[in-house]
Amino acid sequence: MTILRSPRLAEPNVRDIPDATVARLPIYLRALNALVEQGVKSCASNELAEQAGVNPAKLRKDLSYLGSYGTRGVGYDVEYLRYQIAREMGQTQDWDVVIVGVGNLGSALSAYQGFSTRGIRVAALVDTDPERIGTEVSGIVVSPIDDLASIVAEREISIGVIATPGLAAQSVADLLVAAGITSILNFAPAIVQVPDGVDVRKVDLSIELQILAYHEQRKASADRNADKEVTA
Amino acid sequence: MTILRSPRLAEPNVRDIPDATVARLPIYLRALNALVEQGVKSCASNELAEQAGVNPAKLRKDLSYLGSYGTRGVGYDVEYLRYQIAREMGQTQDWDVVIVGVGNLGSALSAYQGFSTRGIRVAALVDTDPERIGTEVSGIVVSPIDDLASIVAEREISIGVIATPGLAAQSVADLLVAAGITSILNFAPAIVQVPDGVDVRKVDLSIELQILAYHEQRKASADRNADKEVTA
DNA sequence: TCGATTTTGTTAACGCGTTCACAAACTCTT
DNA sequence: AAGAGTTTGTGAACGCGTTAACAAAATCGA
Repeated sequence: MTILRSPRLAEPNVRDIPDATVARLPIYLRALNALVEQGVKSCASNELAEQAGVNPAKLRKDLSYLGSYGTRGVGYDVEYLRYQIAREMGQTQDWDVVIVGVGNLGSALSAYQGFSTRGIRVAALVDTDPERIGTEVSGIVVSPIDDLASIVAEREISIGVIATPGLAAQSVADLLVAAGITSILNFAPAIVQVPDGVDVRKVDLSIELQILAYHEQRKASADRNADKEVTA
Repeated sequence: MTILRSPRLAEPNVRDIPDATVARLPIYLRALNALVEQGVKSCASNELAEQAGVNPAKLRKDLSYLGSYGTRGVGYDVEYLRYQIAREMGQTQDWDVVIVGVGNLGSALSAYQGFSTRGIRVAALVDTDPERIGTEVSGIVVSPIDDLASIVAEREISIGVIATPGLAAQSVADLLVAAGITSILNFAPAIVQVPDGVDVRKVDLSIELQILAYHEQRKASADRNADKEVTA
């Protein structure tokens, strides 16, 4: 007989929102922020959906997982809806992140303006290169990787970003997990293995371009076939 | 009566590969490259799947869309399979890309080492800022955005990367499309609208972190509930 | 040569996500 | 007050992607 974890209780407060919806909520949030800046008070699902680049039905279904925050026949109160989504996404607080690897990409990330307005704060930079340690990047002093655990503990950081070469990725992930990090955003071109309970998301720049190249190739061969057809 | 496009012919050469599979093929390719470098000649779906971080059944199903390149009871010939995937992905040729926006992110992208080995070549850099135009970044001279159309035409570029602030994204996308670009990778925090026939993929750095923050928040509230349960 | 073993390729079931379509609920006009 | 017009929220159908399970096909040893 094995010891089982206590079964998850029914938790009415913590609704289960589909992953696909969670991935779109920040897009809606951005659109709503734009509307607030434009002074728009109210807004229908059609308009918001167009701004976000999604089907109106999808938008409404997504929002329905959060609750019933619209008014039939009217639409959504922009400010109110924005607050509800922000709350659901945990943006009522700021989230500190630590970036490991202060090369070109790490530097670009630490300088990225878009984070601050979305509840993300780059709290620490870490590297192994003695040349970089102690230098200041975007107003933050680069710390040695040996200090990772103490930095994470002291500043209560739970999110780490891997911006190193692919070869270093797994060992960096291990260090992050050991330091107490439970969410990792991995920019390195490598798959990292982590224990249960740790989330990993992967952004791979060259893979995105390779996918586009694949579709380009298909377009090109489709054109060739169309030519053949016309010529025939 | 409307004029319809000629219906797509049955094209046995151009099999229809699911999007989800296309997105994973580059991962397999990377794993296979690593195996080749290690001198591994043959490899079973289990091992390859583990390297790629996917279910073995999923790997085999993905590969089955390309054809039947394995040997039952044996596994896959690493070199041969690598070639087949590379061919399918269009990596037998190099794809030139133009990057618009040479800020922190654009510079990081143009310096990115991972592209060249994956059939991607950064062929041109473009910006609007007079301060940047004419300067050299990663060995490439930054051109004014007015030259975009001629650069794209002359070098037969079909893929463009948007690495500008969000506000400029739509107008840059319009310029790219006007210049003849048919695939766009958009790093700007904005949804861009493009005509049919143009592919757009979006990479949003802060959205990825917001998704992680959401899951962190849920972990935290789950912990609180667990505490309550124990205390009760 | 034949049976045991391994591993692929594929079919079928399942689950998640998307989309349609419509009832419910609100506003506005008369 | 009632009907016409809007727009949300959601049930149900559909399609895509994932996974399990197994037959087919190869190797290996006796």
